Amino acid sequence: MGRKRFGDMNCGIAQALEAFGDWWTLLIVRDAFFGARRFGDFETNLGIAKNILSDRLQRLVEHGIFSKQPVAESAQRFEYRLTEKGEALLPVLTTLRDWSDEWVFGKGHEPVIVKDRATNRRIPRMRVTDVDGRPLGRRDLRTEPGPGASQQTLRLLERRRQGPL
Amino acid sequence: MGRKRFGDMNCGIAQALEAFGDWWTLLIVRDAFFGARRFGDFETNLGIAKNILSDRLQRLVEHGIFSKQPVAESAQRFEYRLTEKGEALLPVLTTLRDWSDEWVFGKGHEPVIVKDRATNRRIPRMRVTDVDGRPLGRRDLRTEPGPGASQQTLRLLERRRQGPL
DNA sequence: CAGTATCCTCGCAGATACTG
DNA sequence: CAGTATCTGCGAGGATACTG
Repeated sequence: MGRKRFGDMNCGIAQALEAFGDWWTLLIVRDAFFGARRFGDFETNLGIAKNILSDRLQRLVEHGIFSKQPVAESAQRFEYRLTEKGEALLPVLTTLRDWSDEWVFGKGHEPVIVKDRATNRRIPRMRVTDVDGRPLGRRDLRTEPGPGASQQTLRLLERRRQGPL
Repeated sequence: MGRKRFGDMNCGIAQALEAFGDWWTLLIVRDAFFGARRFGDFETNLGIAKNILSDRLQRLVEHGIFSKQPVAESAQRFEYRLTEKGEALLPVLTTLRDWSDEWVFGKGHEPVIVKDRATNRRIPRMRVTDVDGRPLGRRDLRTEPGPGASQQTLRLLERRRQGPL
């Protein structure tokens, strides 16, 4: 019967999940903070299928997190920009980043165990390394806003010691 | 080909999603903060299928977010408790709650539009109301920690004006 | 380039039966 | 009660072809 919907739960967390609780959406939002605006930006950044991306962008627009505007006057091209509601998601992203910094990458890190699908056995998951196999420290994991990031986003990132994502 | 995994992305947000980015997990964590410990607690609270709950609890234990301990000495019953890593997720939950308070339930609220699957038409989603159909204010949406909530959790909730979820 | 439409596969989830 | 095992199905997600 497919997934259960959380939209009718009396809980802000359930509501938030209903808006952006799927696997891709939050990463799309993250890229938007880094300056992604056009369909192709998200596509190449994330390696997401076109139809899925199309669906997610529509959904984000419907939820008022993105706005869709023609890129130039009377052009057929559009761009997706974070609305105020969307910009308000920055604390969500930074909080997630902070938790991972400390508990996935950071000092509290223990190798994560996952199940191998084929053998159904528990195996330690690969650690995150650079291309040469050297483990990455938390400093290396920050992503800097791209050149397309808006002044507003840059201000937001700068404020309250929130730093890059 | 199934879902794409984010575990190898050099991004804390992707890592966090890989750990608890699915639909149910964060709600399970929320209930843990409210005092849920036993399998049946989560089951009845959430109305989740047994096998899914079992899988999610295992995954949470593997990720070090929950610990599984015998409830009494040498008993066959177990309870799932938030580890320190798990307790560290509280800011994530409160941030999500705050965003929903302001942008889904709060002043910035505009009725959310969703697609009707059958007709493929856009329809406004139900607003959140009480059983009598009266719209709920943000104050009504907070959930209080249950009697099983640990002193540690209560301290955490109290600190930094984080309030109930 | 920016999508839409279609097909297909598999993961997620519900239901249920079964076990200690 | 606390799970595990199995069956089933929807639908999310990937790949690709097609359109303006």
